[in-house]
Amino acid sequence: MSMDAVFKALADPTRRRLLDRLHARNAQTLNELCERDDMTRQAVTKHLNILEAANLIVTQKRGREKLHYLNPVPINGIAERWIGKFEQGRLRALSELKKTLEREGQ
Amino acid sequence: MSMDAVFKALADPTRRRLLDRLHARNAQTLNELCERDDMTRQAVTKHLNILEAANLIVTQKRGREKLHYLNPVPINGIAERWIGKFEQGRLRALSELKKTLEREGQ
DNA sequence: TTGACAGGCAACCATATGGTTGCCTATTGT
DNA sequence: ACAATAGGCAACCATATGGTTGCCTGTCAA
Repeated sequence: MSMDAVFKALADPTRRRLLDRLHARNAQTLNELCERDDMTRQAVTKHLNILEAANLIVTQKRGREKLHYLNPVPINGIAERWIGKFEQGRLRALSELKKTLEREGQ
Repeated sequence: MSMDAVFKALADPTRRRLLDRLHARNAQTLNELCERDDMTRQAVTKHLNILEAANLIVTQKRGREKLHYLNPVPINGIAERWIGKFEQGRLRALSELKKTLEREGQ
């Protein structure tokens, strides 16, 4: 559950699209997730493995199919443990930045 | 201000550390940001350029020095426009996931 | 004014990454 | 039974990435 794995997983637009699709409809199979993607099934598998390693999705075997579920917990962790830290002082930092730049700009 | 650039910039732990350091103390020069890092100055420059391209930092030349400022806006944008979407249904999705897995598990 | 200091720029290098093709296994439905 | 379907695994390839070294430019201070 390393935070680095989550950030790395989120860095790729294809993987974010996969998360978006699972967010729109959960419990999709690999082949379903391949549709309307001009990639090979194997490429999608690799992305899904990375997402699973980052704990962003969870899978469940169902006969010969493999169902994929979105796991929102690590994203929540990022928002709380890392982004929140920067958001906190957002307005204060912004006005401070503006003031500083104006002052230094003279 | 592409979201992809922000995610890619955040993917590297060195760059996140740089943001952390600017968060701890704003307006640092390149050389200050190089201290206590076993990297060359040029490597740090590359990281800072990537952060600046993603609009995560803003710079200001001051004589022969270049000051770096943290810009929290894009992180806020991510939190609001992307992470929020997943956080919203967090608890609902979690319980739903648990139920589904229990049901399917039989 | 000139040496030291802060930083920029470019070439280069090793490895990581995202994709492919080819083939194998397991489950399903007729 | 067996063809079709769902997916796994491994080798391979091109490019992206993160780092280095070497050298150049601009600013400051003695």
